[in-house]
Amino acid sequence: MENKLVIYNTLSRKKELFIPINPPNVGLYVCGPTVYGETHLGHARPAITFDLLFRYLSHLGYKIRYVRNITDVGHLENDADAGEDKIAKKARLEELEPMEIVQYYTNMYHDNMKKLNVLSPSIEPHASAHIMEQQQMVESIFRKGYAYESNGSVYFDVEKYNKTNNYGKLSGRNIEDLLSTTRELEGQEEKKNPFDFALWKKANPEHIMRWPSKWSDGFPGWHLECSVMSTKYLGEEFDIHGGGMDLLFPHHECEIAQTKIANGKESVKYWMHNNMITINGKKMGKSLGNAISLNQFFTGEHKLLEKPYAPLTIRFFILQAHYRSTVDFSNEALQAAEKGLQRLWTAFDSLSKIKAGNQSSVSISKLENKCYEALNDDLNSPVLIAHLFDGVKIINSLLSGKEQINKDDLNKLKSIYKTFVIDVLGFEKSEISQTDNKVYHKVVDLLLDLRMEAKAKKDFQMADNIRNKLLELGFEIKDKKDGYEWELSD
RNA sequence: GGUCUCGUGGCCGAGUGGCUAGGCGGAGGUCUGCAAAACCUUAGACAGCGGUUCGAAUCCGCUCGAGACCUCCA
Repeated sequence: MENKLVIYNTLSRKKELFIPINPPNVGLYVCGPTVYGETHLGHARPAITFDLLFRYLSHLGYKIRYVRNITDVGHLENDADAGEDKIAKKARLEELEPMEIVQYYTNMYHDNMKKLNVLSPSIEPHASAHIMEQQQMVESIFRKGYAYESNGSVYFDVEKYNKTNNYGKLSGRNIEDLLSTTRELEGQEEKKNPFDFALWKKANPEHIMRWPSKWSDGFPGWHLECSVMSTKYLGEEFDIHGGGMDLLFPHHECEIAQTKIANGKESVKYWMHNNMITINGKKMGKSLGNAISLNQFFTGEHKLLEKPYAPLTIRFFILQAHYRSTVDFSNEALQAAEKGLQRLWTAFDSLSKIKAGNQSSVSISKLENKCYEALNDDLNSPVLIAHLFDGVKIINSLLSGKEQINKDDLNKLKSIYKTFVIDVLGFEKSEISQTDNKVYHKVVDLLLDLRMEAKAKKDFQMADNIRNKLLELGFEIKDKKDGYEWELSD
């Protein structure tokens, strides 16, 4: 299991060689969605980033347990909604059961992820199903003297923790700065210090999502679920914890602190954070009101979208940027991604038409090495894709006979494209639209056969007539040397 | 205000001391009844000003600009 995979560890702010704690096993935990709203483009970023990691580690031969949670409790609102659970709020507005909302948006998330060809994690735990374990962790922290109760809520004593530990080491903060920069929020008077965070929160009377506990009827603190569920499913020490950069502080910082106290040791070896997707240079986010949902991308029904975009176009668009860079949404960029992916696919299909000769005038192993080097360098998918485009040039040269390739090299070339394009990058073309209705396909073929006959008879009026009518209906007709290809465009 | 990140050609986006990134778009061409598609070739860049260096887009300083976190967030 030798590899040279290097990943950027937020904790050290450096790229580090990836060495699993218990090879060949790898424990991976990623912060999943809060299921109280439509899945939007921002959710696709971590899902796709860590899908790439999951796929690549699998390809390298690791046995991965990938845990990605569903957040369906907790997460306080601020301002007027302080103390109210987000999900409960939405539920009351729409007069639905909270779990109905959870189910609805979880289903949507799953559906969208499947379309993006994001593999399911090994375990997808719900926070609401781990209330008991969360209470146990609160109790454990309490017993160790790092928590205090106040008015039915339990808070983590950051100041005490910081005496023997470094609170802020992940996000590069220190407690003095935090004192002067924490905003005034409701409920702060319950805390010893404004930077203390809730482990258990007493629920207001109108709060629907609540569980009994020795402290109060309430719900677990904002950050507890990830500590609890990662420990439960991956153990007290595991390899990689991922999530969006916006979760770095306070979420992951708090997670480190409470886990350290509860378990007595550091749990995460490598912290990985994906950057944000921006729109007009600003972060796309639900709370900012500028998020475009994935369903809107797929249907094109949004005022900022010029057309619908296929799920794999979105995937390609995201993977064409490095995960630690921001990526800026625009129609132009998305359409460029669409064309680029098409070029890659065309070449991929052409592979089957290449005939092997006795010798090779192209270096395939060089290409292969470059591909691995790119991924090994902190999952540099844009560079990998660039190399694959270099390979497209090679494929086309082979196709036109400008270059030659022997049998072994040809097999290697095919295997490279299968490995990287399909297995690792996950650009597997959906065959649904091609196979769902065979009769209708035959009808279109029939029409185009008639057109070919017309062309043969130089009846171009008839030929063009058929083509134009089909174009009007939304078909894309591509004439080939001996025949045609067609597809129903979006 | 505090902490941090970034500024690359028309657009997106890699690189990070000397060696072509790549994609889209543009221009030119091949193919074709025409068109589309496909393919080939090609021009074009490192925010500004100083400094270090034989050499800087890459290191340092300053200026300008943009953004993130500090509050739920992917």
